[in-house]
Amino acid sequence: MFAIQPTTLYPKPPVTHLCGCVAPSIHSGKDVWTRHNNIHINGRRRHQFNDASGVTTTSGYWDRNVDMDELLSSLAGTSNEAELHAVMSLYSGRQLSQRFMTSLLSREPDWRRSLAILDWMHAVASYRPSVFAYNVVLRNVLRARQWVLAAGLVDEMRSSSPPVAPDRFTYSTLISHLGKSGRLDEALSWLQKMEKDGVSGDLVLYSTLIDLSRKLRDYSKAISLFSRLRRSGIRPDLVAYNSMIHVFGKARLFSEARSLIQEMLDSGGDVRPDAVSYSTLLGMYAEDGRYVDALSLFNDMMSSTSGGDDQPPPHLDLTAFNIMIDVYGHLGMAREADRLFWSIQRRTGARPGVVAYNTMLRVYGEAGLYGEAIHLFRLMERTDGVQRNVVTYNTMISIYGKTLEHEKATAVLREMQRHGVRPDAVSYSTIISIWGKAGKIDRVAKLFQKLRTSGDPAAADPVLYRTMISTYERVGLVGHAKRLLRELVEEGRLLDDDAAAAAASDDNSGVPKETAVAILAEAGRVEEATALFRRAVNMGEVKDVSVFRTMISLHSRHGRHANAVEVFEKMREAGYFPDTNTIGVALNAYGKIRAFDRAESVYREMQDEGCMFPDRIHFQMLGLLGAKRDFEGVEALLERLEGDPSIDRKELGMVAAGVYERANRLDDASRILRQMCQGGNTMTPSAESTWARSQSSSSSSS
DNA sequence: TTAGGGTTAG
Repeated sequence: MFAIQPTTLYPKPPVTHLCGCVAPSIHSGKDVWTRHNNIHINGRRRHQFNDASGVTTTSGYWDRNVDMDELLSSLAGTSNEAELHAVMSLYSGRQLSQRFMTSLLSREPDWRRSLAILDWMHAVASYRPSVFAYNVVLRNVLRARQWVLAAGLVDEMRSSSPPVAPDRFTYSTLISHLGKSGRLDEALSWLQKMEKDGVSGDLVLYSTLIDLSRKLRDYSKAISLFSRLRRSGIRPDLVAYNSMIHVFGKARLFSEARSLIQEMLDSGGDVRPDAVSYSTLLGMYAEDGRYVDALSLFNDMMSSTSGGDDQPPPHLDLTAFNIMIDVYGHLGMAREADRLFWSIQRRTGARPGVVAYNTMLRVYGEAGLYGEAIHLFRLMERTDGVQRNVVTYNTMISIYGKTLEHEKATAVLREMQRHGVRPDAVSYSTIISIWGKAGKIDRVAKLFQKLRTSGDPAAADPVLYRTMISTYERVGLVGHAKRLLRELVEEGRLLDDDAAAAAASDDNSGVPKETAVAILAEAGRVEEATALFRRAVNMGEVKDVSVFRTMISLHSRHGRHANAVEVFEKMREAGYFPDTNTIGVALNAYGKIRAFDRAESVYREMQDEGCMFPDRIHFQMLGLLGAKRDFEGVEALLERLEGDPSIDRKELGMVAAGVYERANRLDDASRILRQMCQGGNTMTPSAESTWARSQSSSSSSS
């Protein structure tokens, strides 16, 4: 369906159409292609050339040499497909080699132009584009978020005869881009196609999927994938390890995370923890408030100064120091932070960057060392040549907030604008909260109104709204706060009716429905959030998976299980892939409304789509089958799960026994427990089941 | 020549 048909997709205009504007220059032996020497082939004199990367090429395939940079800039000057093809057709008589074309492709970042070059290779020069050529175009198309076109490209590769077999780069590129934009289900369906094509999932692909699950905050799936990777006999490399350190940290499995570093150290040398390994773990400790653990890890890092010289060890780098300045700050050890900051260059060999300055600034501010903060703020740009950014200014605004100098805070806001740094939602919410505390409510209202009418994207920020609402509430203007929420709903409605007009006039003042839903949900306005959410879904305006997630957990928290199920099914219809936590909440909701069959089909379908569940989802399904009193189903699932080596048998036995106990079938329960004892299971709990326990103890569901 | 990992501000 998406076969590239240049003649129909991009009709070529007459060349005269372009006269004088995009004529390519033809050089002989200049720039990219430098003349090397003369040789004879079949009795005819040819030139040999070295291209920029030193590859030797024989001429004669071109009647004259074409300067690739010139050609690229001619292409860059075109504005539509027709012009592109016209430029390319000027070269059509020139028999540019396949390699020249491929090289041209790899340097063209624009998706339309790279697609046109691919077409041109196909149709005009009759070259069969290589997998590499396709991969480069695919990358560009994906960067432009042209999902349908991307899928079409890969389908074309697979279906052309003979097929241009997509390789692991093709699939990794496709899957990682799809996943990054939250299209995990599409990503996983391509994973299945890949397996069908006999392209084996390799290390990079697994680590792409792991990191993707992490970005979607689905840590249990990432852990599942990691154990699947290990089961298939692939040894993780440094990047995969580091990704998993991040995942374990996010899942609050710190001993697992730390043991990965130990595993690398014990592995015999081929994979050694690097600066990223350590600073990932440091960062995870810091994020969870485990500052003492961070400190002890940092001491380990400092003491393992791997021998000799005055060279700093490679795992002590600027990022680690940045994190530790932050950690010292949180521990109230501003002096130590200060010492660390000023020792960065000596101990890491790197000059402190803007992040180090920003962090130090905040630490000074929190310690009440305002003089030092102001001094550093001046010093960084004037003396040390480190450009202030929006975080720098926001930190400084907040420091003046702490000193209750709202005029100075306002002055910093103006200063940043003068210096061409655009205030963002953080800047505004900081200044609003400062003005609010100073009683300058009229100023607050005026600024907020201005933001909303000017169409500043910062106006659509949920935290900014929350700040506004709590500012109004704090000074007793509860009516104003309520009005804000009401306007949010109404604005959502306005966007419905005037969507076309707003798009045309490019005036998108107002809050996207997604944001409005999130704000309403956060404010606990269940009815309004639900109504607005329904409209947003019907208009296809919900683009962010997290809104579905928010709504599902909102309903679940309020015991509205039918609504939770409704949202969950809409999410599936819209093609989004729920994370495993959401699946858990949904299965629970299905159980509450006794829709066991629907739960079962969700469970089955998601696995068919290639979803890896963590143990607790399987256990939940066992529980549902038990509640349905489908004991044949329980036994069948039990048998299947027993065959899965990644599932902890002991825990499975306990869960199954519990299911029978609750159904008052004590004979079956004791049978299971007996079988378990006979099995003599000595298995230690896996990371997955540890995670499952930590989740079930903190979750309110079931 | 094409795919994967770490830090700061409300």
